[in-house]
Amino acid sequence: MRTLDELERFEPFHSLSEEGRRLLVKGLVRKECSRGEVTLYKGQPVSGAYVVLAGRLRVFSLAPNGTEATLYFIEPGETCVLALNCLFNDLLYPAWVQAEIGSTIALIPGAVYRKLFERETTIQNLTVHTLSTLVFRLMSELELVHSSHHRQRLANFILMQSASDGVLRMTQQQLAQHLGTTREVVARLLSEFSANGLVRTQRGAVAIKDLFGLRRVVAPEGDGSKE
Amino acid sequence: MRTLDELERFEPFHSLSEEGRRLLVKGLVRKECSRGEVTLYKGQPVSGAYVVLAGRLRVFSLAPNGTEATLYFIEPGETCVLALNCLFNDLLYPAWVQAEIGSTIALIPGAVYRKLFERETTIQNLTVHTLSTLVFRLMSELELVHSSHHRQRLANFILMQSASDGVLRMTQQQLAQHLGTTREVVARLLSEFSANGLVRTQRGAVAIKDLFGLRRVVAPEGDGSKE
DNA sequence: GGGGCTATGTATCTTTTGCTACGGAATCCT
DNA sequence: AGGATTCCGTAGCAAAAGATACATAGCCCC
Repeated sequence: MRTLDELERFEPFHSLSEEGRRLLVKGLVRKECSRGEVTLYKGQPVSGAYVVLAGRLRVFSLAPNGTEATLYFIEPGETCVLALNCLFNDLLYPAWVQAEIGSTIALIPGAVYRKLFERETTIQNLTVHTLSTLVFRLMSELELVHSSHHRQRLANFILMQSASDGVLRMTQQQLAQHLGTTREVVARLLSEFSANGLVRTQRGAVAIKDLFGLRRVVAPEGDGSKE
Repeated sequence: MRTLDELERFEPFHSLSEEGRRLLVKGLVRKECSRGEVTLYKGQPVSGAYVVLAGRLRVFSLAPNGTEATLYFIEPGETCVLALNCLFNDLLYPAWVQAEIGSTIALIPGAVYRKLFERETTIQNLTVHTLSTLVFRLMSELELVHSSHHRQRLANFILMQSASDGVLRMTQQQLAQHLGTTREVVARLLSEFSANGLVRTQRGAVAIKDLFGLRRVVAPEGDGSKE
């Protein structure tokens, strides 16, 4: 079964017991998502654990007024913890998930995952670790949102998400969605950055020109952190 | 040992195996915190799992500019998940914890907790459940922050946190800290609410006068949620 | 009952956002 | 090439939020 092979390329599923493996084979479902497809809706009951095999998923919240805000991304090898979360607490899924690019997902049905969790140490660790990581991401995000203006958050986002060549390939519209604001604000800030020689904007991308300058925008002079 | 007795009043620790119990007895530490005392600092290495026996802890983030923002509270019987989190990932504690009122805490050393986690199903479930709950709280909080103005968040906070008599006993300064803003903004909004007959303000407290009116502030007319 | 302290009610000014609108540039498709 | 589409830059206005300042009211304690 191909899906299982792909799944086993990732650490935790590599070292399952024979029994666990058999359990897994039975229930595994493969799912293909095309670019832009919405995979999970808010309020949808969750049927299992999602492991991304290829592509990239974006988890975002959607406010009544239509503003989106990206909570985080799920890269290949990672599992959608929110789904896990719901699984263990019988909750409805609390956000939206969209495939950023064409993606392949392995779906492990809830019952199977629970059994695996009971028996396999590696799955226990995976679960706790994944949840913890999410908690951490959310905490930092929350702290960022509380403590900084869009200017700082944008600078930070560019720094964190740009590719190794210092270019962030996203439209301003997308940037705005990630920050939970509007395109105009992003454009205004970017042109300000640009005027200060921090970045260069192109169609569909932003290139970092002054790394340390951008850093200074994120954390102005020395960052006290101590009262 | 008194601390153990108190700890066992709470569900998950009630149904430990004999072996687990013995393990627990050995390492358990009791900690008393007086009102306002800061229990955990950001960046502090975490030595174990914290279970609140009595009182109430407040977990908050502190921005470089001095703005606080409450992330959530920990009530008796709950454990500080962030600490758990750090425990399993060897991370530094990512926020501050302060005792809101005099509080008693049971500290289970990291090594002991890890062993318990390996062996006791109830502890596994507790851990996952606690983490999940936290994820959920953080998600909702994040969504709130993104989607609403201080006016709505304040109204919501009053509704959620007020006692059963409809009175929220907090100073405006504290309210401001919880929302991550300043006292003046809170005062301005409260006086607006007050002018509209939604609440009555007293020294150190806010009383709800018009429940449904306040609700309407939180979610203006019917809340679409569907595009 | 009065001093000292803390909390509240306002007022003003500035900065930041959100919203609407429009013109021009880059890209895609046929 | 040429037309449609998508994306970017900019401007201007209104609402919201932050900062500073000061007067007043309630509370505790002596």
